Amino acid sequence: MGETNGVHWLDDGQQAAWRSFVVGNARFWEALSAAHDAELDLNLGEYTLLVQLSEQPDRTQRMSALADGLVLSRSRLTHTVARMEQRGLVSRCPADGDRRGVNCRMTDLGYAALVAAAPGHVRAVRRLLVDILDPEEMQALGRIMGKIGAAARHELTGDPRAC
Amino acid sequence: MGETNGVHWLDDGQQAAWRSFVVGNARFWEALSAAHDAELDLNLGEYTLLVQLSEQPDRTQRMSALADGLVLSRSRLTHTVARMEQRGLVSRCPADGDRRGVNCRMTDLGYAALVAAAPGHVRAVRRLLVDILDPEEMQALGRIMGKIGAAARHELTGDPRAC
DNA sequence: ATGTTGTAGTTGAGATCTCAACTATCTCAT
DNA sequence: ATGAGATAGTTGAGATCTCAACTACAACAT
Repeated sequence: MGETNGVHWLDDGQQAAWRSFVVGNARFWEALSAAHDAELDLNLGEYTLLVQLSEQPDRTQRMSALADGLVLSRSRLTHTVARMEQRGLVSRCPADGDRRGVNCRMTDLGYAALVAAAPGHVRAVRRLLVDILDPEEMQALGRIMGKIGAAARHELTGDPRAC
Repeated sequence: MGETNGVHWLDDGQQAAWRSFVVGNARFWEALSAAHDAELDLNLGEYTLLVQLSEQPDRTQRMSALADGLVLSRSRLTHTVARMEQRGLVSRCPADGDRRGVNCRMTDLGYAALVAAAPGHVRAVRRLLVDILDPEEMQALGRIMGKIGAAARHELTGDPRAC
């Protein structure tokens, strides 16, 4: 099928699905980010970072683990955390056991900000995603994006194994 | 189900699907963007813009239509096009019929760059998405993201109708 | 014809992100 | 113990993006 110059182009159905993915995604994140900016005191990135921290023991996590979990570059995380530290949402201290390491810890102020923002965030996620889809579609989306994410991770880390 | 303080939190299955979506998405775009940076002379944004132009009559489109099609802000598009114009990939000229309007046109150099980049782009999209999924999953993804994108558009434009 | 409101696009300043160094520490084989 | 990589995190400069003006024109009612 559709091969020219040795390149396997996408057929019409694949093209259409790919377009929906690109455009739908862009619109979704734009809308979710806009909802944060309009109603909440934490933008989407800050909120996501605090959620991740809130799930760690002592609300603390190593910078590198945080970067991996949030799919952010080390550098970007450093800058983001520096800004959030200025606002008093998180604090940094040396990790114990590895003197290279740095722990990032959510402050009480950060926790309060997270609690204040959570309802608005969840409402937006429901309005824009969960309530839009049938339960089976939501489940399918999770499964499909899991596969996509795993494939991308393998490519990014040069990791050939399927874990 | 899961309601506290009048907020309808997500249940475990919804949470898991949402996480897969967030992380899978981030990884996918990171990997696709990295593939462009590593192998191609057009980054993902430039490539997408040129694809959009390539599908227009005379490879030309109004700035506003281009911004809508690519889900970019007007400002961001202006800056991006200005950079691409510097590189000779596109050119701008007044639109006829509306003296406020500006047309963006892909140059021959832009077309050549697009043609050169297309095989690598398609290979990456296959490797990271199309070949990862079963055909039914690819189709489902397109349908689901179409619904999500439509909902987001309604919210962004304040448009209550489901077209 | 005039005024009012909406649309198209740009601009520049500040915020954010990327990329390539760079320091410091750890790991581990010799 | 020592030296050669690997890993953790930061830094700063340059690239890119956002946001709020701003100009210019169009549409439309009075």
